[in-house]
Amino acid sequence: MSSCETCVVRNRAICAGLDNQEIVALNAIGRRRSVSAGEPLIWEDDDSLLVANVIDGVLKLTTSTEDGREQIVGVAYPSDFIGRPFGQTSKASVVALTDARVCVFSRNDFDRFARSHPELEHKLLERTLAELDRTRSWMMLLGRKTAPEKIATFLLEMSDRLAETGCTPITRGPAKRFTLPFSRQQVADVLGLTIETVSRQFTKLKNEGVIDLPARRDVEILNRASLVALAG
Amino acid sequence: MSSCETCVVRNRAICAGLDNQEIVALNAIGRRRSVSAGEPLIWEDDDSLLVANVIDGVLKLTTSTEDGREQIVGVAYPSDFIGRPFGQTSKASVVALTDARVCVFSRNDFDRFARSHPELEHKLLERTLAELDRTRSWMMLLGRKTAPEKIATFLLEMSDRLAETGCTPITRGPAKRFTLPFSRQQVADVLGLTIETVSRQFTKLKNEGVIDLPARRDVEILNRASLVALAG
DNA sequence: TGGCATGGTTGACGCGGATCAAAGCGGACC
DNA sequence: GGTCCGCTTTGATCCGCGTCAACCATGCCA
Repeated sequence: MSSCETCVVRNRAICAGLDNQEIVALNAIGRRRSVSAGEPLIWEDDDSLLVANVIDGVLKLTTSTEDGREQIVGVAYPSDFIGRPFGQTSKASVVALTDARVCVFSRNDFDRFARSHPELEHKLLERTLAELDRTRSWMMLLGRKTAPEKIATFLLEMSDRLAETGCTPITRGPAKRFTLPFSRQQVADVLGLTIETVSRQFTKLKNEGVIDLPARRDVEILNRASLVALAG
Repeated sequence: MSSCETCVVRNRAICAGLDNQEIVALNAIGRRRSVSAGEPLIWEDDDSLLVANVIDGVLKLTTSTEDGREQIVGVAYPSDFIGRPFGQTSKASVVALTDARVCVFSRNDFDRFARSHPELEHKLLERTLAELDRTRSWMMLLGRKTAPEKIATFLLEMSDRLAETGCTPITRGPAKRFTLPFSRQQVADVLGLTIETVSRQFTKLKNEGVIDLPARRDVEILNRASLVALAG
C-alpha cells in the first residue's frame, strides 16, 4: 500500500474538488518513491513514461546543449507536478536537488485517470497556466536583465518560494533567512550566468550590507528594500 | 451573428472532441474582432477580462521593465489561444504584429463555458503544456546561446512555424522562403539581443551564403544544414 | 591531526555584444 | 522625380561578463 499520509495530503493539492473516493483511487495508482540529492528521475528527450507529484524536497528541470551547457528551466517544490502528461517525450530532465520524496504515476495510468476526472484536469490546467506565467517572467530575466538584477530577483524569488512551501520553519510571508537548495553552479544555471559571476555578485551584496552569507548555502536578507530596487 | 466560417474552423482547433452543438454554443459567446498591426489587445498587469482565439495574423506576447526594456515571451499564430483564463491578471501584453483577426470571449463567459465542457479544458491543457515546452526550450536559448546560435535557431523556428500555419503559400514542411512578421527590433526582443547585433548577424549569414535577404523582412534559406549546425 | 577532495572565492585578462553615432536605404506622399 | 521619414545597416568604441588560473574554506576520512 503506497498511500502514506503525507502523500495523500500532497496529492490533495492537485485534487481539490475531487471527492474522497477519487483521491483514494488516485493514490492507488501512485507509488511513493525516494530520490536522493543529485539523482535523476526523468531524462531529457526520453519517452515520457512517468509523471509525479512532489511530496517534499526540491527538484530541478533542465535542458542541455550537446556541448554540455545547461539551463535550469524550472524548479519543482512540494506539491508541484512534474513530468509531461499527454505527451510522447519529456523535453526536460528532472534531477533532485535535495533528498526528495515523490509520488510517481505511470504516465498512461495517470493520463487515463485524468481524462476521466475533469476536476483533476482542471486543477492541472490551472497549475500549468501558473507555471507558464512564471516561466515567461523568467524569460524577461534571462533576456533582458543584468547580472546584479538577476541575482536580486533570484534572491527575492527564493525568499518567497521557500517561505511559502514551508521549507524553512518560519511564519508565513517571505523568508528573511533561508538555505538555498542550489550550489553556486546551479544558481548560475538558473540565471544564465557563470559560477564566478554569481559568486562575485553575492559577495558584492554582502559587502554592501544588503545580505549576509552565514554559511555556504545560507542567505539572510538584511535589506529587502534595496534588493527590490536592484531587481528592477 | 459573429460566427463566420473561418472563425468556426479556427475555433474547431481548440474544440476537437466537442460535438457540433457545443461548437456552435462556443461560437455564440465569442465575438469576432479585427486588430491592425501594432494595435494592442491585452495589457500587461491589467485585469484579465478577455481571452481570444487567433483566426489569422500573428501577435506578440511581451513583458517590459519599468525602464522600457522589452522581452517577447511568446508569439501567437492562427488557431493559438491568447489571454489568461482562470486568472485575475494577465502577466503579458498582447500586441498584433500583422493585421489580425481574433475571436474574443469575455473571460468570465469563457471560464464558465470551459468548466462545463471537459473536452475543451482538455484541449486547452494540451495546448498549454505544449506552449510550456516551447517556452522552456526558449529559455535555454536566452540563457545559454550565443548571438549566432540565437539567430540560426530563430530562423529555423520561423521557417517551421510559418510553414505549418500556412502563412506562406507553400506545401507542407519547413518554408525555404518566408516573410518575417517581425521588424529587426522585434527579432531583437525575441532573442534578448540589440537591433544592431541582429542586423550584423543577418548580414554575416548573407555574406556566407547561408541565407538571402531579398527584401527587408524576407528571408530565403539557402543552406539549411549549416543553419542547423550553427543553431547548436 | 593531517591530507585530500569538493566547492567557493578572488584576480587578471580578453572578447562578445552593447552603446553611441552616422550613414544608407526604400517606401509614401506630394 | 524629389523629399521626407522610419527602418536598417555599418562603423568605432566601450564595458560587462566570460574565461582561465590560482587560491581559500570546509568537511571527510585515515
